[in-house]
Amino acid sequence: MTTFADLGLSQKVNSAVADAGYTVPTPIQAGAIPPALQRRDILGIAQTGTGKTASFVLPMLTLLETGRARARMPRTLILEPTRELAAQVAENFEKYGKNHRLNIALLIGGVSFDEQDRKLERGADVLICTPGRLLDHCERGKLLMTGVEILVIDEADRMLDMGFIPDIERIAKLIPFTRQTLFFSATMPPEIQKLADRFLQNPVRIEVAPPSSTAKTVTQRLIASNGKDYEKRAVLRDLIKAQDDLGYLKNAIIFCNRKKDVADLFRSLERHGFSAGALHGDMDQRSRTTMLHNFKEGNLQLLVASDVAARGLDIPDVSHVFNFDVPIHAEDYVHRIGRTGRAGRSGRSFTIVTRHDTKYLDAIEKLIGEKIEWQDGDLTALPAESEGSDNGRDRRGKGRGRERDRDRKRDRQPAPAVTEAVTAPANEDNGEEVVAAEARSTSVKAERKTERKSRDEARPSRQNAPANDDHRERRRYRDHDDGPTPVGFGDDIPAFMLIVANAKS
DNA sequence: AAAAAAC
Repeated sequence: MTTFADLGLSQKVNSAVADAGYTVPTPIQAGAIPPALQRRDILGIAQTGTGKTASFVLPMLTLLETGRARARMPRTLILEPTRELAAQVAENFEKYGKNHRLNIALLIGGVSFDEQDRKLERGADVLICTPGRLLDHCERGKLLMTGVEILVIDEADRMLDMGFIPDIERIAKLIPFTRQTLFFSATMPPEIQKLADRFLQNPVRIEVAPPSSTAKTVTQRLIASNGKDYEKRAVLRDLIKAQDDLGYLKNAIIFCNRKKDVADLFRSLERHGFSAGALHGDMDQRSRTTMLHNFKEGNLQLLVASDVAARGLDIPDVSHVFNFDVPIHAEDYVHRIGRTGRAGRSGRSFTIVTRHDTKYLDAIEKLIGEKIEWQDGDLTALPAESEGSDNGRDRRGKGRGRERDRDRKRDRQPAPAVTEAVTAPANEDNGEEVVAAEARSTSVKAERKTERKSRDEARPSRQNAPANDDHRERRRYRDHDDGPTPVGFGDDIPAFMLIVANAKS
C-alpha cells in the first residue's frame, strides 16, 4: 500500500503529516503529489472531502524549502472562491508547515489592508487569496507577481459560477509563463476545460470518483410542511428537539436559500432558546469568522447558513444537516448534505419540503439517482393550507408582521432576556443590521477584549478571534435567562443595547 | 425564488 513516506515529500512535511495522524494518502493525494513535486502542471478533478487541499499544500511546502521570499514578491499564489475556504487553506499551511519557517499571507476582503500589507512587505512564501482583494492589492501597486513559481486555482467550477473567471484571467496574465500551475475543479464542463487548456501546459490529469455522489454514510429524510415560514420554523424546532431527545444530535448546519431567511431563522432560534449562530455573506467578516470558529469549537450547537457554507468547509463531525429550504440547484443539495457524514462517520440530513418545492425535489432525486424517504408522510398527508397558497412575494409583503406575532404566540418558551432585548426592534428594513448586532451580542465578552486591544493595534485580525476562556464566559452569559437587565457586561454595557433595553421597558 | 466577491 502507498504511504505518505513513498510520495517523495520532504522530511519536514512527512513528520508534520505523521503528527497529524495520517499515514495513507487519499487517491487524489497519491495521484497528484508525485508529479507536483516534479514541477508538472496538475489538472485535478475532485470534490472537496477527497483530501484535495493537502494534495497541493504538501508538495508546495516541500518545493518551498529551497529559496526565500523577497519583499512584495510572493513565491506562490492560491486562489479560492470564498473567504472561509481561503482561511481554511491557510490553516492547512500552518498545520503541515509547522516545521518550516514560511511567511503565509491571507489576502481576503472584509478585513483591514494594513496587516496584509505588512505581511507582503516582509515577503510572502505563500499567498492565499480571494480574487477581489488580490486585485485590489495589485492595483495599489503593493504586489509584484513576477516571482510567482506556483499558481493554484482551486474550485474552478465554482469560480465560474460566481463570475470570477475574468478576474482569474487578469491575475494569471501577471504571472510568468514559466510557472507551475495546479488546477482543481469538481466538474469539467466545456468552459472549465477551455480554461484549463489555456492555463495548463501538458498537465497530469488526476480524476477521482466523487465519494459516491451522496455519501452513503448520510441518512436522508424529507419532512413535509406547509409553506409559511413560521410553520417551517415550528417543524424545524420539533425536528431538532426530536433528534436531540433520541440522542442523535451533536450539532447541525441549517441551510436557507436566502440571506434574509438565515437572519430571520437565526433570530427565531435564539428567541426559542437554542444555541445558534449564523453565517452568510452580508455579515461583517469578524462575525463570520467568530461564528464559524465557535461552531467548530462546539460553543454553538446550530449554525444557520447560506450556501457560502455549502461547499468545502471542513467541519469534522457535524451530526446533522437540515435544509430549511430545498436548494434551487440540485448540486447544492449534494454539497450541503456533504457537510455531514464526513470521514466515514454517520450523518443525518433532513429537508423540509413544501408544495412549492416539488420540482426542485424532483431534480435532486434525479441527480442523486434515488428517491429520498419521507419521515412522516409526504405532502399529500398535510392539512390544507389555511390562507390559500403562499408564494414568496406574499411572505415578504404585508402579511409578514401578523405572521411574526402568531409565531411568537405559538410557543411560550421564555427567551433569554438579553437576546430578546436585542432582537425586539427587528423590522423589515434593518434585518441585516440586527444580525450583525446579534452576532456581537453572542460574543460581547470576547469582543470587548479584542476591541480594547485593537485600540493599540490598528485593526483586529483573524488571529484576534476569541480564545477559549472567552467561550466559557459567553456560555455563562447565554444561559443566564432571568431578570430583565442585561447581565454580564459589568458597567460597560454597549450603547446600542441600552437604547433597546430602555425602549422596551 | 439565490449566493458569492473589492472599496
